[in-house]
Amino acid sequence: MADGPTINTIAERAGVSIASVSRVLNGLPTRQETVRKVMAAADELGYVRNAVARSLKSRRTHQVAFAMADVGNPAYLAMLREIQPVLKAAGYRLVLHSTDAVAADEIDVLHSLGERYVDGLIMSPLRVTEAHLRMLATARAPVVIIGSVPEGTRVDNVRADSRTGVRLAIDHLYALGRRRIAMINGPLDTVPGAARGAAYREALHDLGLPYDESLVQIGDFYRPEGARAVAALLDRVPDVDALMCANDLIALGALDVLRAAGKRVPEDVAVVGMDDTDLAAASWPSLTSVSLGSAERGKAAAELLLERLRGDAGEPRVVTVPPRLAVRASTAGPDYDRRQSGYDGEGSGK
Amino acid sequence: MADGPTINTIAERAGVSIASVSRVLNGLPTRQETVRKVMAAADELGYVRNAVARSLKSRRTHQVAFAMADVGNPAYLAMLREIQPVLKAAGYRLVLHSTDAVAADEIDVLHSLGERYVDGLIMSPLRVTEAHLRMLATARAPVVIIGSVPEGTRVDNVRADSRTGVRLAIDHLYALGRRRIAMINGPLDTVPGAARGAAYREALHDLGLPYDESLVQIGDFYRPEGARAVAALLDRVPDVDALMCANDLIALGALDVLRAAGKRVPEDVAVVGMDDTDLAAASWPSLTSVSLGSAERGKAAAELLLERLRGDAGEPRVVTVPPRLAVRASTAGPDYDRRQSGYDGEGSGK
DNA sequence: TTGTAGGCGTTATCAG
DNA sequence: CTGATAACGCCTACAA
Repeated sequence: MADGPTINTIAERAGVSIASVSRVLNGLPTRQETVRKVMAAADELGYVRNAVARSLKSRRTHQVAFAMADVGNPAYLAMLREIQPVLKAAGYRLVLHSTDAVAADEIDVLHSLGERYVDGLIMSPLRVTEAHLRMLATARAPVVIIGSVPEGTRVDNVRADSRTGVRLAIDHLYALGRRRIAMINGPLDTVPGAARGAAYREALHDLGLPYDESLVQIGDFYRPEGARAVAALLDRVPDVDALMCANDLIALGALDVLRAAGKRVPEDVAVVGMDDTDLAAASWPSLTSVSLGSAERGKAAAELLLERLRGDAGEPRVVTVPPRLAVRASTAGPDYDRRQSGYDGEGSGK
Repeated sequence: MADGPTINTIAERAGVSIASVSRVLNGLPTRQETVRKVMAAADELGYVRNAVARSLKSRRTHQVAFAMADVGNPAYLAMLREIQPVLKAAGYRLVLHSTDAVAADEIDVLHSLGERYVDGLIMSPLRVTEAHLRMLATARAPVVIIGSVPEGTRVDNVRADSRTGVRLAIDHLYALGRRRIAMINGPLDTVPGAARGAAYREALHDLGLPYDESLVQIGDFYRPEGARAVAALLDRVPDVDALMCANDLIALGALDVLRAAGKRVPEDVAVVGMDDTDLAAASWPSLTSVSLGSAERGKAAAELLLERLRGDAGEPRVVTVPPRLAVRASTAGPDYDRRQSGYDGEGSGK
């Protein structure tokens, strides 16, 4: 763990100036002989360029951060899988931050932007506080937010359309004849919680269904909390016939509880999740879920950020990704599953 | 996104020298009046310390990296949840790298150590190549490896005891009367794959069971690959009565396939996973799994790293965390589950 | 083509 | 207590 060699060490060893070393290392035109000597010396010494020093001078780190609210949520992983290659191809290293939806940690990440440790940031905050907005307004490097921000916030922004998403799901449940459709939501002070809650109410209204307080249960966006919320709901409203869950983790928790309670899915209770994560397709029964385009949003965010990093000034941009309903067994029944399983010889139809 | 103020800007504004500014900012003894002026100026200007410059001088970044082979595997998340707070409490910011078990990416992370962007690294490589070992030998900052490394590698190392772990599982299956116990493993050129494969063979031998090639199926450490492997095995050996899966994701894939094939778990086939992740307890039927102490390993790794960061020289240390078998329904049956379940109980209409 | 020198923003050592 | 000033390791005019 000895102190590493610097360009000075190499210069001495090779008998040239540090400027020549730097040139060779950066591939600038240099005499062959010099190149050879420098390379040889660098090799022998096991030289690794000190990126900190280089960044101080160049004002670029070639690093970009992605701050995830919940590393355990596959929706973020789907984003990550799109973001990573885009940035990598452009020569950036991606560093991840796990904020666990803690506002203070998110602010800290935003703060670290000012510290110049990364050239840009993609972040997906669950809550957007005044502090967030202040930091964003004064950010000294490009930021892209995945998720909605208040009107007028001057920041690039890739959003899902949960309103349409929820509507797709509710309409689907309605078409299946469900009339006692409950909503299992996350905290209402989060961006998605608020949006999805409002969308639920609106969708019911447009279908002429009454909005019934007792059909709404607030928990949190994790599986155990989702399970608890559903258990509470079942206690209160035993004859509920459909659950609109604010994300897939909640929906998985719902399936756990329904199974334990002896309810059949979807015969007794239909279940819809949101985000259409890998887990939705893999669950049993497979889970109908509203895709909010996690992958597309990740990709769009990475591309927006890259444009800024390339020096694009210009007005903040808002990209909205359309939702899509992935129908599976938890609403359409096991037959549906069988039809999808790869053997379907019926072929045409759609 | 204007260029940020530096201590020079502040010094001018406050009418003092940059040295004084630095002192105030670092809380060194300074006259009250000076402190006031500096703080005021810094505040007004929205000063944020340039961490790159600071690091160049101080040779510390206060950042630590954790390179995860598979962000989607909850076993790594369990480590992360332990690592994060330990490091944070010691004043380090944790940055995550997702290497997807690609050796080149892992080498790149190791390389970035030399670039001085982080003060230390925790990493959990699936494969340990010559290149890894070379980089480790010349690493210029502390590294802790989670997972086994070849004897004699001079690096701090927190390992699981998969050998004992596999034995616990096989003994358990044997005690339940299973005799045709298959092994669904990941690639044999990975550290865990090799260890678990060998341990399986050994455990069978010690029980006096024959080692049957056709009972071993190699796939990969992910759910879909696990499912495929199990499907292939079922084709070949329809009367298998137990599956020892090399991790929980494989085991979940196994449950998927067994269900689709109409096999009852555990009546027809018992299933054991490894890592005892959240998913094991949450699956249906709940999954018996060998805990390899992911959380404990994460914590130990973080603590070892901290000691090194505090300047501990001394010999490389090896910590081994003992395994533990978590018995659940996938081997012990639904009765077991009912006894354990938190969701059921009286009351909801069953 | 090569070398000298200045500067990136901080910290830290010395005199005042 | 404070202010010059010299590093930290690298890049890059500018000169030679």
